[in-house]
Amino acid sequence: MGKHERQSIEEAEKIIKKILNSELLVSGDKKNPWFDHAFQIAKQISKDFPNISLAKHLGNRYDNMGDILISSNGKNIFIEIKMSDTKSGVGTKANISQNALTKNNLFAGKVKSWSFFRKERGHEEWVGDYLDEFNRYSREILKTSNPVIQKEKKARYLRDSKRDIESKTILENIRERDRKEKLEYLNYLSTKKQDNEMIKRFFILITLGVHRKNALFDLMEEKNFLKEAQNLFVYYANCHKGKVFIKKEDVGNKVSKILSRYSNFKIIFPKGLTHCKIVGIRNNKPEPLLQIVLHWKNIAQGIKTPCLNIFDLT
DNA sequence: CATCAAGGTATTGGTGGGAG
DNA sequence: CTCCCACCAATACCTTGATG
Repeated sequence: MGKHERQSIEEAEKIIKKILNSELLVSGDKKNPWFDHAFQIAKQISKDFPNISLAKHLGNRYDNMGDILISSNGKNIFIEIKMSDTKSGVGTKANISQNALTKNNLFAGKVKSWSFFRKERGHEEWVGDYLDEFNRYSREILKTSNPVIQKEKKARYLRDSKRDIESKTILENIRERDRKEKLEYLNYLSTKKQDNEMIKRFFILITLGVHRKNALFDLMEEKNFLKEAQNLFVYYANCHKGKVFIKKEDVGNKVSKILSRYSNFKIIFPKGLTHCKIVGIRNNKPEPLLQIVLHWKNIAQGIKTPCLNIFDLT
């Protein structure tokens, strides 16, 4: 899985759980690349929350926020873990589904989704045409029957033939045209009427770590999801000059502060950039909160997995 | 060297459509 | 009509590169 293995991160979360429960560690645990981070986080957690009676690893579940649940002094505390071996990396706040902007009623009335917008513009077709400007694909690629898989193989081939200037140019052209398409879409969105209340809710939910399509959609309608935030903490472990240091964030606190700070919330569309921003209005001036980037994952831009990359600007 | 836009890998899980 | 499984969208983790 590349350099930063999700699996080892997940294992590291379990190591934290074990330490909090005073369970015995096995030799594999100590070999985990994130062991140091995990150990330091566990240490900090037990300092912050005395008398932990039980720690549970939550894994990826719909019904809860956070990676680890601890019971401390009779209270349930949810803990989210972020580990990075750079000095300041906090990872991406979230990758959410490509059409989340329009599927959650952030805009009033009928608004086209990003995927629909692309379909209207024949995205798949024009990408195919660009890819076929190259005519030396292997027989194996050309006889791939599934058109989507064939497209991906072609793109991967072009990406991996590093020295070939023609390959590079094709992918570059796709990226450029796709970028224009993104900008057109954002420009389209910018003309639509916004629902400020829904934007506010969306922002809070993302901040709370609710990212999954369905959970997000359901909670957007739910009245008092705010209480969910009260006991959520994020622990960041970063590395600087070989030393791990820990930062703790009180999410409930953060959300309450933000809510009292801003009179209104809206989405702005910076000119010429492939993202939009959720901003809070304070003294009639917008302050950036979240950046929502139209983005493609896997292989190259325009090719495989459209998504929204979200960054925390607070 | 900080910032931030843009880029990445791998796995999970919902689902459409063919097999039985 | 149900079941299964290939697909692929969705999701969870992050890093790199350009810029001033």
